[in-house]
Amino acid sequence: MVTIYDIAQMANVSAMTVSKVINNTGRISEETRRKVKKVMEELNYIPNSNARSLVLQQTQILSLLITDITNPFYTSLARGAEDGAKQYGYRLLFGNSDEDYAKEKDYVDMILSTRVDGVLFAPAGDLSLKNLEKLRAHNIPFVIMDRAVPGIESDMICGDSKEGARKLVDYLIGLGHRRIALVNGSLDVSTARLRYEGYAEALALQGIPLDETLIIHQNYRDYHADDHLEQLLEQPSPPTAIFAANNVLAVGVIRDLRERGIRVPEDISVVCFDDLDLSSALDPFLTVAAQPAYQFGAMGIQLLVERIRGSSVPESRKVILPSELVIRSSAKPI
Amino acid sequence: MVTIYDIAQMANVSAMTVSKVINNTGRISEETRRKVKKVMEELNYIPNSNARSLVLQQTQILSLLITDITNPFYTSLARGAEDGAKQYGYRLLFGNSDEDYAKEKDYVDMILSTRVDGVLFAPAGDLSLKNLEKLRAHNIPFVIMDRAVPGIESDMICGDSKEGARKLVDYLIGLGHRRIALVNGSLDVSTARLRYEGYAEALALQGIPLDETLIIHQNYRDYHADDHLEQLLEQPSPPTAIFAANNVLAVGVIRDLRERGIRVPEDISVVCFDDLDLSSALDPFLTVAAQPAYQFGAMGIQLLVERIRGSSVPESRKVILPSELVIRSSAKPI
DNA sequence: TTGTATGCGTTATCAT
DNA sequence: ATGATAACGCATACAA
Repeated sequence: MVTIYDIAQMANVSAMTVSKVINNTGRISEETRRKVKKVMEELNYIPNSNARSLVLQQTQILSLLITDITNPFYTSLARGAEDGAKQYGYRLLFGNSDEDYAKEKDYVDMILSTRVDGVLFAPAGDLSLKNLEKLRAHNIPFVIMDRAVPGIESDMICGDSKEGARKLVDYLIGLGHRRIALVNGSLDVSTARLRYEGYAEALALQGIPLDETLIIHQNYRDYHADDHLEQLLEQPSPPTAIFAANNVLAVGVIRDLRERGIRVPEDISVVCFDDLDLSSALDPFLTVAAQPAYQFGAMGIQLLVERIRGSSVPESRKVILPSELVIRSSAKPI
Repeated sequence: MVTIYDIAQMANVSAMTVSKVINNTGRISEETRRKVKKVMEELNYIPNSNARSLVLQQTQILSLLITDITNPFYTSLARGAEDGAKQYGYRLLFGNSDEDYAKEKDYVDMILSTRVDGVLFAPAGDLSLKNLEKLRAHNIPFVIMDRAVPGIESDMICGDSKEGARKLVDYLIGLGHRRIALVNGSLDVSTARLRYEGYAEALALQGIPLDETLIIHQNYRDYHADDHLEQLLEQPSPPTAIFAANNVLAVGVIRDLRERGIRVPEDISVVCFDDLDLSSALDPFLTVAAQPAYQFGAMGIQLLVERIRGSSVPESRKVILPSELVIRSSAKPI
């Protein structure tokens, strides 16, 4: 590896002079600057950012931690984050927790030892508290995305889960549905709780009683119908519509319904949170509350960088990104 | 930040002793080992990997560079890479070139300055040659994924584009189609050339003449029908089937067809390379040559790590991963 | 305008 | 079994 000393030697200057032309700092004569640059070219010199990080006490690395790389929502978010990081001149260290607290912890340790300048954190759920506290204890700035974590105050950028859920359920009610099932994520995830609340409120507003037998809680990323769906469908008065708390669950539900010969939306309506991108482009079928996933990532980076650079940034800022009801054809009047 | 010196002081030992217990190297008495570990716990010590990288001359970081984070093929590949990296104890630096050589170059520079131990490289196309040569010149190991780059010898893991294309077109011919269009990627991408060849061979084998007016070349990730599709459909003898060279193109084609009121597969059949994951789960519609995307990433990491660690690895190894014809309903007999 | 000394946090080498 | 010293590649403070 060629170092500044190598090029210093070849250019007949000191290493410091080289460092200065690299960083455009201090006063250097045009002549030596050119001379040094020429040698750098010839030797294919590339600065060692590890050494740089060590002395500068900053890495120019940001970490992105998401919970499901398979979910188009997070994929789009990652794209926004990636674009943002590039724009601000940061490198992106990538992690995927698979909605798993243990994996998340491993990544936090990795993040810490890497001394990243900040992290864009999509928590697996409420138990992410410990992991976030660890980051906080080590003074590394972060912005939380998508899901709030009780007990942690920080910059945050979330969707409006409650409102989105309400819109979705309102829409179903408007279609004449009264027996509306909820296939939800785990209740230790804030969005699942909020979507549940939105669901409940929408029902209450129309005087429709909440029926717990119509509610299933699952993990957001592993949909297994198992007996759950069975139990849902085989009750005396089965649902005429299903609200799936995210896209992955919706796909699982619809697949399982079809396997049982139940048609969507003819036999049962289905709506969900988050869009499907390519899938929706192929076949505009699923009616959804679409969130601006790309914005989550892009704005997340922006907040994070402002926090890192910014002495001016006051207390923690919360951004709520609205979701949009996109009506397609997976739900129909009863 | 707490360093080994801090904990050395608190534990009344030298920094070296601390280093040794951290790395389990050298001989340390059980007693001091316990004492040191205890202090590390108390002080929440986290090793600084930058300092470590500097002296060890290796970072334990791998870089993953893909061309389209929006494409499920690369998303799944990334997932495989991420799992693999974790398994082997590497961190993953993530990059997305957007099929853009300039962005790719930027990432290569970033990769170089990061001194990553190796890179998993999905080239944008033939002009990636320069970027790969740069990596090579700096002695950083890489394995090329998905697309070959003429002029570069290296470990590589590709799909069987020619064979997959042949299967797809054969299938269409078997359905009675004779006028089969090809919506292809750019010809400076090896897979596009190979898919073209497979297409041509399948036709030739059945004595069907190749008609250049049935062939469109596009960028793999930006499908714009524009006049292309127009021109395809408005000729005297329009195609009865379309072979799209990848999933993104297929989605674009189908969307545009539908906008014109042309039904798939009733009016025209469509097949393509690469599956759509979630979309296919929702609606098993598109007939495809599916590639084991996850394997690309997982095996890629494996080859890469073997190359990095392995003195035993001989010349460059090529892995060809087969694709599977998945027949669904986007193509039907003429 | 340019160079010298020092330190960033860690590990390897070699003593003790 | 443990410790002192140097080195990794770079940048800051200060001198010249």
